Amino acid sequence: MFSKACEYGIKASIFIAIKSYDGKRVSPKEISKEIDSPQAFTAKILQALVKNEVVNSIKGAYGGFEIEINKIKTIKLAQIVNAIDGDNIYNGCGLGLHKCDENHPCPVHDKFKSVREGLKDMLENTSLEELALNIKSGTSYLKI
Amino acid sequence: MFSKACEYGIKASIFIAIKSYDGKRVSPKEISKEIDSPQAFTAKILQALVKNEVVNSIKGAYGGFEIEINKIKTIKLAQIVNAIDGDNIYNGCGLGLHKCDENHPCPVHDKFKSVREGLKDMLENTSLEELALNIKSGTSYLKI
DNA sequence: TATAAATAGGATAAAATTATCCGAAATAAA
DNA sequence: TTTATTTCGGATAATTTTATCCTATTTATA
Repeated sequence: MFSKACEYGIKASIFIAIKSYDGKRVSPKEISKEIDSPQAFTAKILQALVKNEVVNSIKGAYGGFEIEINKIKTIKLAQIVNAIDGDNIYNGCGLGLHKCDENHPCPVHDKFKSVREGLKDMLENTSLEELALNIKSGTSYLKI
Repeated sequence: MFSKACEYGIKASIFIAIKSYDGKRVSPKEISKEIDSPQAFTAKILQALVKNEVVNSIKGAYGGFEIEINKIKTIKLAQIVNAIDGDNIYNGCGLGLHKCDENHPCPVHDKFKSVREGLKDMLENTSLEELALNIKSGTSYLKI
């Protein structure tokens, strides 16, 4: 569904959000340990998230990654996925046709429609806040 | 969403079904031309479909690929996807956790649930027959 | 100002996916 | 039985994704 990079990016964002609630910045090392991902690769993904303004980076001593607390509730899953995998997963054709729409549909276009829209809807309406709060309360988990 | 291989596999199956209705067998060459895919790679995918009993292959002169007509309506998209990409797309964890279920959910487990189930449902209830008939009637397209 | 700690980013490597090539095996028809 | 045609399957190559390494740059503090 998502690329590995995207999976890491989502989990990293959640962890950074949690730490940000506590006023703490985190390093790629701490993040990769917490979400069970390769450290250097995770660092690359964080760069993409910084570029797309999902997370904030502070360079130098006592630096790290963080997200402004009042921004956490405004960030949606869609923004994170888009930053890393693009929008192909919920906007592209299910069978890879370059041109696929109502007038020129691929064989699964109609069948896929509700699935794709459901996915898009879910991504656009799921905030980083709720995901982070569930982890914080022990309702969901970031690894294993 | 699906791998390239899987996209080719679905389109190839549809084309073989259409030709089978006319009592004709088709070659990888004809298939790849019709679905706009690399020929040798498509041939490999066809081997996987043969192994998983989605399509039938007849070796030697006047051979080719075909599907028994009365079998076309019984083949579901899920069987094709499963033969090539496995079931991870609708059974695996959205964030790649090895262990992810109601008792130990990943952060998006609940959010994903309906999307994943919708996808699974769609794949299991869409027959090769309806996809092929729509192509035949010009209601949908295999390329461009 | 010097130092230590941290992200940024380029270069490279490993692994997986996508793609090509070619000979072996099978088979229908001449 | 020979020949032409076709799938099968192994080897290899190209591309993309995943992953690692190392140096440069930034910055807070001593």
